Amino acid sequence: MMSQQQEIAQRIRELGFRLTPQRQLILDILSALDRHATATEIYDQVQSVSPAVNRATVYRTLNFLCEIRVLVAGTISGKTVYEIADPTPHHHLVCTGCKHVTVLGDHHFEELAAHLLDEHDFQADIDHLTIHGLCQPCRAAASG
Amino acid sequence: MMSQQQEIAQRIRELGFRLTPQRQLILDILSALDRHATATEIYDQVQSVSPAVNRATVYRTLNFLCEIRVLVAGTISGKTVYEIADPTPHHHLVCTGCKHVTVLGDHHFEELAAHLLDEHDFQADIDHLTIHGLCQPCRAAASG
DNA sequence: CTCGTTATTGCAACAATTCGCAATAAAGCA
DNA sequence: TGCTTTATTGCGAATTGTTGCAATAACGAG
Repeated sequence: MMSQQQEIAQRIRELGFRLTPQRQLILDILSALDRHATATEIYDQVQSVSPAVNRATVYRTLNFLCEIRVLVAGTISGKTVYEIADPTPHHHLVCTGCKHVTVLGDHHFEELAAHLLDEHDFQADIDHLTIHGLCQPCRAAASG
Repeated sequence: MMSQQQEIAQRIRELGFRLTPQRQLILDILSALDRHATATEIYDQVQSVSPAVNRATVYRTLNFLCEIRVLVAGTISGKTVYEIADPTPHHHLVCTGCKHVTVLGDHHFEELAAHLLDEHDFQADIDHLTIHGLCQPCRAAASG
């Protein structure tokens, strides 16, 4: 049984890339946070531990890790946020009222993906969708 | 019969906001373009017509018009793009291979929205979703 | 363990986006 | 038409995100 960190390290190397201390640090931070964070939040944490790490490196690392799907990026109230990709696909319902984020399983979306493939020959990459809307309490507050 | 521009003007005023020349100009540009554009593209066009308009104004206007749903924002290959909100909801399939954008009707998503409301008490705001994936030609190229 | 290849970093300049604040001007009203 | 209110703009500066390039260091080979 491998830790998540070890699996990620292996994935990076298998793809022919290098596991640098900077990349490890950013993964550690995101792992410890255990929630989504903005680039700036991550950069600040990096700074507090290793002030030598450059801002550009943080941005490049975040983009890199998204490309190889170690991280996923989403948009919550206009800001780009990053988190470690969960091995089991899931989605986020973001309430535009209270900003609360609900995690949602995948089954609703499999149907949709199947439709898109059948009818449009499009292989949708629905791993981590972020859907905005209003949760029940906020809906009640808005109409009340 | 009102023009789209007139409807938008009315909407802005009904909500208690003001219709300024800057806002009109940006709406005119987006309307003439008739496709999505980045903030920079829009700013450049604004400059060529009215060099006095400030860059900050363009950004603020774009955000403002999104908030009142006159515009919709999406992300295409990492860049934020804006376009005038179509009165009939539709969605975009963006191919991560060739970057081609397919416009899609709403019916696949109504079902999904219904599920989310029934089972999660969440009123999903699925007006303009951007779904990434691979189109048929790119899929063939990738596996071939 | 040492060496070579080359992916990755730091740097510094640049581009994009946001913010506070005083000046301006839309919209309603007399 | 002129006055009042206050949403909106322009400006300058700070913050955030990107890019080219030379220096560095990860990792496989010997």
